[in-house]
Amino acid sequence: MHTASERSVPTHRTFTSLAGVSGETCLREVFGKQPVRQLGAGKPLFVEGEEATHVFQVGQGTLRVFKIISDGRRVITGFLYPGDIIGLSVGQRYLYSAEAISTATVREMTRPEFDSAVTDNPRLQPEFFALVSDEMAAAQDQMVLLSCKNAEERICSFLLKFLKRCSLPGERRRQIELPMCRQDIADYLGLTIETVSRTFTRLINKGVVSIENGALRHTIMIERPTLMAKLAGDGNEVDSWDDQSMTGHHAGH
Amino acid sequence: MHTASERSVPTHRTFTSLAGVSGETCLREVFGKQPVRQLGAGKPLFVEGEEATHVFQVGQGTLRVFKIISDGRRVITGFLYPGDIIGLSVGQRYLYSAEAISTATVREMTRPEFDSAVTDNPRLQPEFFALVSDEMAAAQDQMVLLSCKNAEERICSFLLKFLKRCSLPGERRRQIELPMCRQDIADYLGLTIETVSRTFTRLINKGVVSIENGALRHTIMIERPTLMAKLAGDGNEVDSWDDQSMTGHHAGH
DNA sequence: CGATTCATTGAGAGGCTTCAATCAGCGTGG
DNA sequence: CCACGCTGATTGAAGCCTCTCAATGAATCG
Repeated sequence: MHTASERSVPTHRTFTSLAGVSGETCLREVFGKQPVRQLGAGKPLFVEGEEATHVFQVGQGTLRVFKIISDGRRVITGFLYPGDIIGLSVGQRYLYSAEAISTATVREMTRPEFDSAVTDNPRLQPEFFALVSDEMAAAQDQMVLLSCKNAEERICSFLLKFLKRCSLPGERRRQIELPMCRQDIADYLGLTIETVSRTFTRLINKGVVSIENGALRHTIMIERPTLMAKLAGDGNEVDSWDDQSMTGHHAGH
Repeated sequence: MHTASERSVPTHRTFTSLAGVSGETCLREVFGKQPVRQLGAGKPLFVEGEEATHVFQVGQGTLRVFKIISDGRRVITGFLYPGDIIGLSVGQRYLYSAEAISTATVREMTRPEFDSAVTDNPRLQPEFFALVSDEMAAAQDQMVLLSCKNAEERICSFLLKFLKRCSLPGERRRQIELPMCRQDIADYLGLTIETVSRTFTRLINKGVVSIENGALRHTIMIERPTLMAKLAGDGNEVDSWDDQSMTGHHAGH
């Protein structure tokens, strides 16, 4: 399981381009010898408001990052995949909770250790900044999504982002294995679970995706990537896939 | 005009608590001797995608930070007030556009200058991190707002945040002078201008706020702060104002 | 005083949510 | 092995909130 996650371990973020340098000049590597913690499915890594003692790097699995608001609802602000670093957000306390979706492993490091690792090694700083900057950019994209996009655009954007994340550069995957359940997707996209489900159905009927019937229907096949990119509504920031070459069995819209 | 902005110049952010130290240990002060640029109302400071050459600090006035999405709509991701620093987001290019709402002044500094100022002076680093962290926290709050809140909650949250921003610690302002127009508020809160207007009207009818009829109706009087905090739906993170002591001329809901 | 700009109000439509029922896998125990 | 129950996903119907389109109102400026 989690083919996607496993593949994405080595390289899937801009800052890894800095990893060419030798030694401990890569932020990821400072976690190399840190103790590993196992997390069962659904188990919390830390909880919003707790004292922020550690910084973590995801080893295997996927985590969800979320806040619980006053009426009990949950807002997922992001997902964490292998290699991702979490707990950076400075300040005394964690700004959000993080928990494993499926079984996961993380390497942990105390905050002071991490801080001095970064400040001591000036070559790590640009990478650190890039990390924070990426997080900020992601947050802004999410604001755009939540401000303007309808359900279909949200789902397509989400799938597309996931697809990019677990594709190696140049590779064109068609199939993705979503580690998270529909409720997670709903809480991430600011929709209800029913709307997520209905939107998937609509996308299937349009021939944009197909969903493998096994398990919990977490295996998604992107049948028409270009069309999906169009439906995501991000303008033309998409390197157009080959779409027409597909065995198109779509039911028209 | 812009009473609110003027008042908020000296202290209105958490990190200013670090400003007690002497010399150039305050991030704001590194801008002290930088050249000042004047910006007419509506004029851009920089545009999304431009090469990010400078970092800025707002002197007077208010700026809006926004993205234009593919269909031409605008998403405002935040507002900048006197003292705020902008352009931090690392990377080659600006992630968003920034322009003056009303006439504004900014001090500018080249990126390399700023970077070395921060890296050279270790005492500035925690403040710099706090700044970024604040920005991140604000982005997450915004995601919660856009994910879950209805129009009334959004407007109340917005007004409350603005109220806090331009209140000195301990002070309890009741009147705020919004520098931005309804369209700005709409684009910030993920609503249409009509919904913003209708929601204001509803809040007036409930006796929560009153709006001075002059000018462009940018002067808002918070009549029942506690009720407004309740309507903002942020749970009980509000230090309850005195509400009942007011001359309550509300029309019932 | 008309023209312009921004804000407000109204009516109708549409998309998403809510509540509820059904479906599909999968594990368990008889 | 199959019935049962459990969990998560899908589907349906109705209602509400917000958007869209359009008109009106209020204030400023030439």
